[in-house]
Amino acid sequence: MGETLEGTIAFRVVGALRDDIVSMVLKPGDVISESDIAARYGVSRQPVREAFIRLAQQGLLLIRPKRATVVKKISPDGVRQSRFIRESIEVEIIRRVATDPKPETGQILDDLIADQEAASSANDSRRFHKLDELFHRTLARLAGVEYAWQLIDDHKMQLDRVRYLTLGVSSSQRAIAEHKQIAKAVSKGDVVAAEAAMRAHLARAEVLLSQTIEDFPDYFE
Amino acid sequence: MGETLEGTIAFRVVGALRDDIVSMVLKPGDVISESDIAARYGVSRQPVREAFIRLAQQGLLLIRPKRATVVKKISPDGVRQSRFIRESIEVEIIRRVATDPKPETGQILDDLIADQEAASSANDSRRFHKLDELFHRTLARLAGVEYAWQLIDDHKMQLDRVRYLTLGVSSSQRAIAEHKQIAKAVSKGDVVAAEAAMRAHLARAEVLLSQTIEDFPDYFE
DNA sequence: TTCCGCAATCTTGTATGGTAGATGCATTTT
DNA sequence: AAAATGCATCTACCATACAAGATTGCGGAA
Repeated sequence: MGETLEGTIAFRVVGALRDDIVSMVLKPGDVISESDIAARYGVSRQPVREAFIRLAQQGLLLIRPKRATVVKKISPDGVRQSRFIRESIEVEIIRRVATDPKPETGQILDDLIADQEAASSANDSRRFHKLDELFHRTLARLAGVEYAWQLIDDHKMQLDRVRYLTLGVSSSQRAIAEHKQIAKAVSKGDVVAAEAAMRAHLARAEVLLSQTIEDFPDYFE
Repeated sequence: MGETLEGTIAFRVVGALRDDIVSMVLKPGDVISESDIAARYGVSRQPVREAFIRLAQQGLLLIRPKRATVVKKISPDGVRQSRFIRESIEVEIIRRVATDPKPETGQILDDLIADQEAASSANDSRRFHKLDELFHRTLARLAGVEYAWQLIDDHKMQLDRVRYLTLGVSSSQRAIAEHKQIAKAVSKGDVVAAEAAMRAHLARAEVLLSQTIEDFPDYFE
């Protein structure tokens, strides 16, 4: 439901900063100031300030009143709750989709999985990641709650920062197998199996957090 | 996770505008401008502008680039999806709380329900509403996901605008009875019953939307 | 050496002026 | 009369200037 204005300088700054933060170019704890960013992008402080406000509301920046603005450190508890929110919504989505599967649902999901296998074979991890996200977003669309996915996407930024620190470890083969399980259960209309498969799929990445905290203690609070 | 700065003018304006919007003092479709609000509150346009940005991101305002800013009309589909999000999260919360109920859980909930009965007897609908909200927030706290409730709270603003249009129709007696059912199932650790009770509780207000759209067509898109 | 205080220098918050775009109405043209 | 056009007047966006709190580091005193 959040609206922004494309084409404005502030909008461009928001996108650039968010990319830098999620991709760890700007690291948790880094101190930035409106003046710095304004100079870096060759704009005035005003649009930068508005970008800061938006990013702070998304939990990526922490504006400290008369001191400075810092890239927010990753909160382990926040990550845990973001996962909770994601699991809550995705489980409900998969229930709805599996409860009343439309005829074309199975084919749509199978096509996406086929694309993922192609990307995996080509070792195109960027494309694979995009398709993985599309798989989940498609489920939301099939459930008629595409906005709910947008909500998950906002929270996924937190999770993506952690994932970026552990890149390479995710097994695309395993993810594909799990997607197949989910699609199969959905096609059969087996709600219980679909829910279980989705929970297992989402739970797989869980174990990495504590190890990541040990490896990068400065990035966590 | 969204942070704001207390004590600033912009923060005050955000609160004042949000209250006016949720309580329908500012009606969906109303056109407001930075200058108007700035003059009304005796401040400059700058903090008003920042308030507009925050409220737009929360889905209450629609900023139209070089035209004007309007109080966003209520989107029936948005209301539906907000309900979906709320139900997803609250159901997952009640599952967790019921799965492993702490000894003090039952007493905490019973106390809250007792307060609600007192407020109901005193016909203090404002206090009743606050306690109703506290009941749900407490469940989130007991599940260890208080931030998730904050998320629901943001979306509840959309639902509250609808509720404001239909005020008086909600039966506090019935809400209390449903809260009792939920608390009882949680205390017994009956996950299935707790989930069913929560879904029934949340579904109760559903029927009102279509009637409200007919009564106030100008407020919906 | 250690501690205290002050001032220079950061930061964000606020105010104001100027700019470009969109709208609506009056005027002109066909 | 109807359609097109130009202009007055709105709007949000951006740039700049000023204000006030917070930090830092230096210098002097104990």
